Amino acid sequence: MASDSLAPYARIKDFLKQGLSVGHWAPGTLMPSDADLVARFGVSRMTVTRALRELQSEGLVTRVQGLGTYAAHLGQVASMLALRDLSEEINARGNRHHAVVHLAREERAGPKLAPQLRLTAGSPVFRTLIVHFENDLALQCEDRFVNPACAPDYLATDFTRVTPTRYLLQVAPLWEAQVSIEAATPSAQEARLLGIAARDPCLIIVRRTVNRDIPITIARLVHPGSRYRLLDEFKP
Amino acid sequence: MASDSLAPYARIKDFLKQGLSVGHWAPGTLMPSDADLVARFGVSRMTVTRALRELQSEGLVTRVQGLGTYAAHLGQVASMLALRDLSEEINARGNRHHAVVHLAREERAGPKLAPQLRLTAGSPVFRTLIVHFENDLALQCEDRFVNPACAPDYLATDFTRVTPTRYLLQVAPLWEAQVSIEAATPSAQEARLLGIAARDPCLIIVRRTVNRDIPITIARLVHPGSRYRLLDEFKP
DNA sequence: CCAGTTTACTTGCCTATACAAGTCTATGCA
DNA sequence: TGCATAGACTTGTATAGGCAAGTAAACTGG
Repeated sequence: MASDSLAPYARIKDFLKQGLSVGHWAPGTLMPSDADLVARFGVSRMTVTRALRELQSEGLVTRVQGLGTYAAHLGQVASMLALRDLSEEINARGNRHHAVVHLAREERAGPKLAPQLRLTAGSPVFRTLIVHFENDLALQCEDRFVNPACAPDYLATDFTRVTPTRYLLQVAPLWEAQVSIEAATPSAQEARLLGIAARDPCLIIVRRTVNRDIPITIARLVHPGSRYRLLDEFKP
Repeated sequence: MASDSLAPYARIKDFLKQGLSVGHWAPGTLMPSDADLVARFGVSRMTVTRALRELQSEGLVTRVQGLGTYAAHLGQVASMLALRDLSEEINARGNRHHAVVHLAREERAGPKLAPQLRLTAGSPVFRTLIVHFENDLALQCEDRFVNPACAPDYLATDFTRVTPTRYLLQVAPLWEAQVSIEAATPSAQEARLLGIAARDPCLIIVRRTVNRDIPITIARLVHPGSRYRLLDEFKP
């Protein structure tokens, strides 16, 4: 068995995962306690604790102080999808990325945009409109608004060399995001910039990024449906 | 400060997260070693180890044996998206879900489908074609193939009461999935079942689920773009 | 000068023990 | 009966030390 060569904590994880996958412990059922596993595997409790804490962070078990360890109800977290920076994705495929900047200027926040960036209407905001290409094929039209307070030098950046995402990661490397993914037809301008028909379906991602309750940026990323798809794998 | 009341391992995590968020350690930079943090916080090494291991599992740092702890390149793990079971999603919104089963039968695997389920062409497979409604509005057309070996009783299930996803979670609670999300036009049949025009853009999710290298199911989930969008939040 | 070895530093993993805190049950007293 | 308490169990967290294994730089002998 391969499990012989694994570290003890990993063997315990395997044992429990295996039992969960064959339905040995039904969701919500009480699982072996720390003490049980200590006796069964002949290891110290810290080792058992580590295995169980990792299973907990993976969402496979629930631990309640004073009660015990329970098999988690799966199905809540069905699958996870990673959204990567487009230029990195293109480079990872071994293809060439380049960007065309159609707009990079300061504008006044309209009444719809301002509250989303927690600004007052009429405040200055930075806006960029950039089309990204993979081997000369338009792959993404990126319409982005940026809170000037978070990135004063935003407009001075050369976006043909650094993507806005990458630049903003440097300015504010830690954040949380609200993401929306939908299928729709592009606007007339987007269709023109991407070189597609007005009724071609597009994958549209709207991402709003926040750092410690301060909105950083709102981006609308439009991808031609025929040229782009999101791919990912998920392992529990 | 709130950090006074936190457990030591959590205070160390906070300290490092804070430093990362203000750019104290640029991505790829060497961060304090275990010994540094032990001295700085006056705690035992296990406590430091725990803090750093959790940051590592959150993707914020990279640890290399013999070298040290490095600030992670955050562009890689940009965002995560949870895909939930549709009926749960609808119920969570306080709306009514119902399903219409258009097909539930055994078929022969074609030459394209068979290898994806790791079956030989001509083997029997289960197929269901179900349309899901939210308050009588068609929201998803679910075309699903199931490996009979994993769920022999699949076709006997009442899919107006239990969604296939939920049923399959009970049969095989642990799995990994490959997901593809794209925007495209529906097939003629899908357009008819969903009650939309043939050229309406749709959000199409194809999910292939595997349990220990045994393929369980392949599902094509077609959503009218005007009625459905994926939403999620992500915190690093 | 070059190649091999030692040394210092790093993370990875473990043991054994300890105390705190939450939950339930059984016990004993009014 | 009713209520408070004590005990047995659980997980949460911490300490102090140890050995293994990987890396890189300094130090050797040829």
